[in-house]
Amino acid sequence: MDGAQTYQVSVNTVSENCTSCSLAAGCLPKGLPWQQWRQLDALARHPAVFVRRQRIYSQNAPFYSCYIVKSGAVKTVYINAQGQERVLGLYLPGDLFGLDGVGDGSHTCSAQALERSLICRINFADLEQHMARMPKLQRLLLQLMSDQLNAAHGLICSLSQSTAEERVVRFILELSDRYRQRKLSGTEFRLAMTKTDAANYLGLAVETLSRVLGRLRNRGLIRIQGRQLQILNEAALKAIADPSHIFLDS
Amino acid sequence: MDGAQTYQVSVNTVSENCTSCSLAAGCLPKGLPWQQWRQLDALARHPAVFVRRQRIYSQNAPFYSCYIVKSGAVKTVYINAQGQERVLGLYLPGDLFGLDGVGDGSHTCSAQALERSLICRINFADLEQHMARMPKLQRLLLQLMSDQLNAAHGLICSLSQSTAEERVVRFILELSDRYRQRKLSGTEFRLAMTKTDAANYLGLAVETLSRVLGRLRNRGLIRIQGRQLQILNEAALKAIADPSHIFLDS
DNA sequence: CGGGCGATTGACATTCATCAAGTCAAGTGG
DNA sequence: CCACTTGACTTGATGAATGTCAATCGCCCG
Repeated sequence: MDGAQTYQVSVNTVSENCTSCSLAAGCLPKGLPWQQWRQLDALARHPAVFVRRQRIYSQNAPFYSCYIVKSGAVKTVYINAQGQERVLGLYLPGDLFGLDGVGDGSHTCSAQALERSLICRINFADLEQHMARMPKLQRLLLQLMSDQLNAAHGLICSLSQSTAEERVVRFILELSDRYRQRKLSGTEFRLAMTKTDAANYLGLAVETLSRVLGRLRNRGLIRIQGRQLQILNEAALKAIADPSHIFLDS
Repeated sequence: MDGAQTYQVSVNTVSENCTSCSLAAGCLPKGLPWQQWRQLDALARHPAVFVRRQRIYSQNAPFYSCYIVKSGAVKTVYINAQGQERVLGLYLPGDLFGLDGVGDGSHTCSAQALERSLICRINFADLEQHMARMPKLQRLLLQLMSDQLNAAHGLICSLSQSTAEERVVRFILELSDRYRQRKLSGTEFRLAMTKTDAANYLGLAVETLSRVLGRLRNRGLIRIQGRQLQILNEAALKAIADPSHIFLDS
């Protein structure tokens, strides 16, 4: 038990079925023929509310379902034998998570809400049955897992070949992209995680993250107060993220 | 072309179709009902020979197929904009690789044979069709991707929270396990990669790897000459790999 | 025999983690 | 409403782990 109560109340800003959900276009039904959305509705449970820090599932728990973020944000963390936490993923509205458990039938990491969030739960056995009948859904799932694998590989490359600054800048640009994909501002947004979590995700000490952000601010590349971030010079950031880039004209 | 000929004479144990392949039990058909193996035979192309350093597929190439190692060994590498190489995976007989391309339809990394290897190619479109008809195969593929994702996450944790020594030891133990799973000796085996590649995979400089291995040898935990490795004190290695482990009885 | 890659070893440099203090904001309880 | 606590963040000083550079060796392969 951790002190987060368990309100499970659905909210009328976000609809309870895929056919009328404003997120559907960027969510699981993405790319599916419209008629098949109705079938998905049978799958998805009413979205449930999770408060900040509340667990959605726990490491080592048996795997029955995967989840989709409707609103808010979620992190996945792995806790090793020494009790150290390692942040593995950040999920924003429309993102599916929880498939880490398919491998051996139990979750390999925990998922926690970073703020008040609405989460759809999808029973995996049901999902599998639908997959067999809907080739596009089958493909979608594989693509999704492949994307996550590629993201992990990107992080691996960053961790072993990049400086703290490069990692931080790439993180900022990645967030920017993801917000843009969601039709939100890509130049001004709020970090969903605490800086401690963000540093952990990047394999850095909080202090290092703090210093790097300070430096970026002093150079006039970003503005940052608290978790509110604004990108002032995107080109310069991109140049840092990809050091091989040379400005032929500018 | 590079001269690489390493006759791995094993051959007649490896056959051209799944039903008679000695690897089948630990390969893709794993867990499928025997009758369905024949259907897989329709999928898999005759295994092809690749020599050391030969590419199996290239980064950015369009994705049509995935592959299975029948004999030998394969590495996948990502080459960044600066031309630096990063080793992402090591694949041994029975392992499937190449699904990195499902995401956006093109491979995100290259695959290279580490020694003379036999590789089965499987057309992905065909595989997908069979998946729809064979629920177990569908599940298997998802599990496989999940496993790879979990492996990547393990590496991420190691890279950001572990010392060079811990990483190296875990790598050795992981190899040991994988060889054991293949019914080979888990205490004495040959590193499939050069030490340069292994160091790269572990996010270390070759020099560091060399020094760490030297230290492990001096402490009598392993014997190593060239790529031939022998584990002398597995318990001690495990204690290093998982520092929280305390010997209650021994 | 010669060339080159892979590996080892030593000396040195540097990034980043760690430790320590202190600020700030937001609760929380009396 | 004020003292107290707590968590998130910042800033500075220091040190350690590991990368980088350089020299050398052995060995495989042409």
